[in-house]
Amino acid sequence: MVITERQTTLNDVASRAGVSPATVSRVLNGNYPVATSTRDRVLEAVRHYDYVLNVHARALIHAQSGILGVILADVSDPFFSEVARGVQSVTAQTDLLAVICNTGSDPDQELKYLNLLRTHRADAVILVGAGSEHPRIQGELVRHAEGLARQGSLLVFCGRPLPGGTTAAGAVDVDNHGATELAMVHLARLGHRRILYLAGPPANTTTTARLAGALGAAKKRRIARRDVTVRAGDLSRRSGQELVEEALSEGLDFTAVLASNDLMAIGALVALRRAGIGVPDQVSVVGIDDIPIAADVTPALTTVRLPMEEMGAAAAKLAVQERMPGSRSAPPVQLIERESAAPARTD
Amino acid sequence: MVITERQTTLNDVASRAGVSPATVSRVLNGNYPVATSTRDRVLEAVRHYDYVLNVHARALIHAQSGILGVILADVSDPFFSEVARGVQSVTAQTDLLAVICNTGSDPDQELKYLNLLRTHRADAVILVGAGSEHPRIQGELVRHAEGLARQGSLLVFCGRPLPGGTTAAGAVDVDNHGATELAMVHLARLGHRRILYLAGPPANTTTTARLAGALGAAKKRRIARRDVTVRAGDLSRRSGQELVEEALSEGLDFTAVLASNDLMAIGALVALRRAGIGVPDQVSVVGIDDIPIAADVTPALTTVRLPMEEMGAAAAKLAVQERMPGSRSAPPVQLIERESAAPARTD
DNA sequence: GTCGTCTTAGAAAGGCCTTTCTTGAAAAAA
DNA sequence: TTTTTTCAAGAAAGGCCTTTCTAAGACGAC
Repeated sequence: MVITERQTTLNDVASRAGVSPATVSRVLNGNYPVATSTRDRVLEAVRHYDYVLNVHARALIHAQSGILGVILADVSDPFFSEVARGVQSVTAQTDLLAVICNTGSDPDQELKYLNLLRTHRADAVILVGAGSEHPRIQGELVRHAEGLARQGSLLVFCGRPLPGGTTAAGAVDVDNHGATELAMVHLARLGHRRILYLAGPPANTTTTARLAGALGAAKKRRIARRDVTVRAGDLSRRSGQELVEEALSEGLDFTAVLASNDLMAIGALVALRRAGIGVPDQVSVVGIDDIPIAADVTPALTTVRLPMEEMGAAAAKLAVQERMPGSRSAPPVQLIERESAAPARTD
Repeated sequence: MVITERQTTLNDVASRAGVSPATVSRVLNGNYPVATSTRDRVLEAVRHYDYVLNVHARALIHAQSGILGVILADVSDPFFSEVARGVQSVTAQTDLLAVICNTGSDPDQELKYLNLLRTHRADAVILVGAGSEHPRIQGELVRHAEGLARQGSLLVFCGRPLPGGTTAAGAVDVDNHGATELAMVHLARLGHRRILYLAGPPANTTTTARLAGALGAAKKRRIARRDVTVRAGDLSRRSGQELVEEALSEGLDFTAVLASNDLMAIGALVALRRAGIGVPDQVSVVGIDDIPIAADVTPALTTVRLPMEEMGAAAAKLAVQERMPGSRSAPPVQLIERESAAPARTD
């Protein structure tokens, strides 16, 4: 182990092994014949210095960095962490380094990360989950998609629609609209007519799609628009709880809560329990996502399963294997009936 | 928007603006006076090409990449995602890109990522949570810590002890030993004498520390060693459930379950509920960590709070601000009494 | 009008690796 | 033995940016 002032370089290794830098490079990359004796001397020198290659020098030549960017709202939200897991299940088999970036749902932070990743010549970038519908943001996204394409990388939209006019990006679709539709139909079948819908933040692609699904299904099932109350939260457990507490304190009349994600549904469960309202005897609760914990709360949450891990894996495959604009559909959403929804009381 | 075959470079921008590359660099870095009219022309050209700087070329000069590596077992485990959030709360205020790498608890994967990050000339790397106690692995860790130090970066051990003989690394301590001690003392005070302890995987720093804490406290409280049954799981919810199901089917006699993390404790709750055993009336359950969901399961989980987010933030600060070997202690652990533990039945 | 001082910009080297093009030597073929 | 082929290794350019050193011009001061 030799301590040098500057970094150990390939040249250092070369001179210790008594060969040219080219030879060291070839040993390390293994794409060119090198005599065994030479190789051994080189490897000895590599070990001696504990030499590690400098990706930056290499990236300068190949214009590739081995980085796969994953931009999402918050790793600590199980929805996103499941997707991230799906991504990593694919990248773990490659030399790619998956870089997970938390935006905290801030579209500007999203753009900042996109720029940063572009700066790092990321081989691909996956944008997970909801996005802003603001035209400025969408425009910037298109710009970045094109920029990425120009540097031979791919931007993949996972679980959000492609901004209008993008041809340079990939997409993994998930049926947000169908998910809430399924949930609402289920509730309607159980006889619920007065529904509290817990929506996500406004001007957000997923919020819009899920709300439209819920409202569309309600209409089909002849539930009057005024009988479904829509309240907007921020998709956190706490916000679900607060929204329901508010509704309760206002004396709002509802027999079911349809939350646009499981975290808020779990918050709703907490609020109802605290208020002494039985679930599902008095009020039914349905979520969306089917995050792992949904099965373990009490009562176990009835929800609509989104194929989170599969979405992540599909996006990663699109990003790293195909490297081509195109789209894939994740497996269909699926109603998971557990204990939190039951027939409406008929009193 | 001009589509070029090769990437747009600083030279392209320079010639469009009619200046030298040096000037463009100076405009972009803003660390040298440039006349306003020149700057404007340069910025116009930058916008025209949608030019983004190449980090690799820059990293070649500065030997820094702006990357902070975070190596952890699994982002979808709330413990780790909370720590990750803590890290990102610090990096979000900088130009640093936090890179989260999932090892799936595989020590070799951990080393692989460490090497990869070294290759990328990461400015710092944080190793989160339990590590292998295997001497080979520990030795490799020391080697990487020194390698990182030599390239001006820092390796930080967050929530795991420094391998013996490391001087080139940072550390954020967390009191694993004290956590289980607290939990066990609590159980003992409630009168429990026959305890099922759900441990983590063997040969793992955290498993060892937590087990020692639990056993030490049991001894102090005069609980016979043979009255605490230790079963090893993999820290997943599912494994907690299975371990308790097994114990139950074997007719093991216990009045309390002490799980070495909350996820396993939640699994235990599920198993007990399925077996029709009342918690906490018949059996008490205590966890460790205090992950967010712990408050929302039924019964709400009594647990020992580990300052996860603070640990992440402390590690990030050590890594990016101080850039010096040294250690910090996270805030102390704390017993959170909720509903899953009650006095032992005296029958 | 000349000299000195700022201010602003350019030239060129340097940072680390890969790869194409060459070359030298050894092995195989004639 | 001579010629051709094969194998292994080196020389050097190139990739993109930063920064030191140098210089041109503008402006004030004397």
